[in-house]
Amino acid sequence: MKLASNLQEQVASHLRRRILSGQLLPDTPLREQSLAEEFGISRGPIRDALLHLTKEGLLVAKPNVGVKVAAEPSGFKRNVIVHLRREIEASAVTAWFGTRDAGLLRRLDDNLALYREACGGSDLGQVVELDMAFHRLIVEAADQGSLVDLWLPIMLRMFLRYSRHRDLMESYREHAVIVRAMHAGREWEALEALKSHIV
Amino acid sequence: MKLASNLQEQVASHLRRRILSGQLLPDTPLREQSLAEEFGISRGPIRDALLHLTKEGLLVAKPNVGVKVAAEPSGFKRNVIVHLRREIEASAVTAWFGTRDAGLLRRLDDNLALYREACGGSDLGQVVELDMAFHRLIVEAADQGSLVDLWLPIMLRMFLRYSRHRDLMESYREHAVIVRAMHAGREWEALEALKSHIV
DNA sequence: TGATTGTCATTTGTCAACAATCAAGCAGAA
DNA sequence: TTCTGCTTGATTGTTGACAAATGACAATCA
Repeated sequence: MKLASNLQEQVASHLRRRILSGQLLPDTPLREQSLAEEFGISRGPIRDALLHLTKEGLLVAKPNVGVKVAAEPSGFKRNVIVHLRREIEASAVTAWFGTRDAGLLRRLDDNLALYREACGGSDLGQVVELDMAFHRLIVEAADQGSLVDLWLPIMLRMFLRYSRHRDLMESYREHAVIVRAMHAGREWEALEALKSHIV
Repeated sequence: MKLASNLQEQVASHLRRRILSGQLLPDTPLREQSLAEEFGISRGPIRDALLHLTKEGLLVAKPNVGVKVAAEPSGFKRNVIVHLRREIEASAVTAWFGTRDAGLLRRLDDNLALYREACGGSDLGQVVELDMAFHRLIVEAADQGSLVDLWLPIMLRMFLRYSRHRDLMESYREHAVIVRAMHAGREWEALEALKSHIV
């Protein structure tokens, strides 16, 4: 899962996980030099990675000053984000019901099993990753995955406040309900379960 | 409008304009070295700019190979994009009607005047920029502009096929209808005009 | 013939040194 | 005291050289 040939991607995914799991709190500044020393590489790939994360909305940059971890979205913004995510993921599910490709169902089942396990454990980073992977699988299934790049920054901004007020097991059950409805071919039920899961 | 202290932003906005105005067609490859020579700078800032544009959805990158201009979104994707834009911009207009700040109306009036002028001329790049500026003003007005970074990549992907099938004067008139409804304080009318303008 | 391997030019990935910029703290004057 | 302007240390911005990966084409072997 973590194998990327180029350093910038490795650095980016490493930092992404640290931010989403709450290890790096909002407003924490990230300096190129110290990150370069920490990873034992030069500043070049670090710069690329920080630029990546900035465009994904996890960091905010000020020219000639540097980047820091982005603040949680305001209530207003978060409300818009919720609607956007629903729109994207609901479109993907609707598209899937046009084909009912079995491959997606298998992958979702696999994800559910891992997710349930991770909820019991204590590795929040792992939970976040599996939760995100679940929704990513759904989005990827539609239209050759063309929605992923649209969806990802929206999803990430929402997950900036993942750790707080979240019942992990409840989240698992909601995933399970969605998948069950898809197995049974009940489109309306799946869509409703998905929409009420995204809040 | 074009003054940015750092080179990467200058390069990025230059290339952005060339792509949106149709000078650079989809699938056109962009090489770091040739761009560096063209702009008379080194590859560093070029890299940063290309990374920027990639994350904005205007370019697509393949590791160790390079970037090329992104293809127009598929019909399915475009449909989703339309809904996302409507959601964001409608939220912004609704928020504005809560305050009815006069500053926005003045800026929109100014933009309309310039836009009308540009539609008569032949500089498509100018038209695109003013069209985008119009919608950006609306989005910026809500919630301290917090929606802009969410909105921009969505908007840009849509504008990848700007040049084709577009009646410029008709677009101007639709802008004018929206602003008129806002002046008159007719929220429902403004929202309907906005939604039907985004297609 | 057809598939495979080797070579080569092109292009991106990475690095370390240097330049430009900014924010903070201090000195001095009103 | 409070404000202005300077100095300074830290941090980002930029550069050119070198390393690694890729794709195309030619040479080789079954």
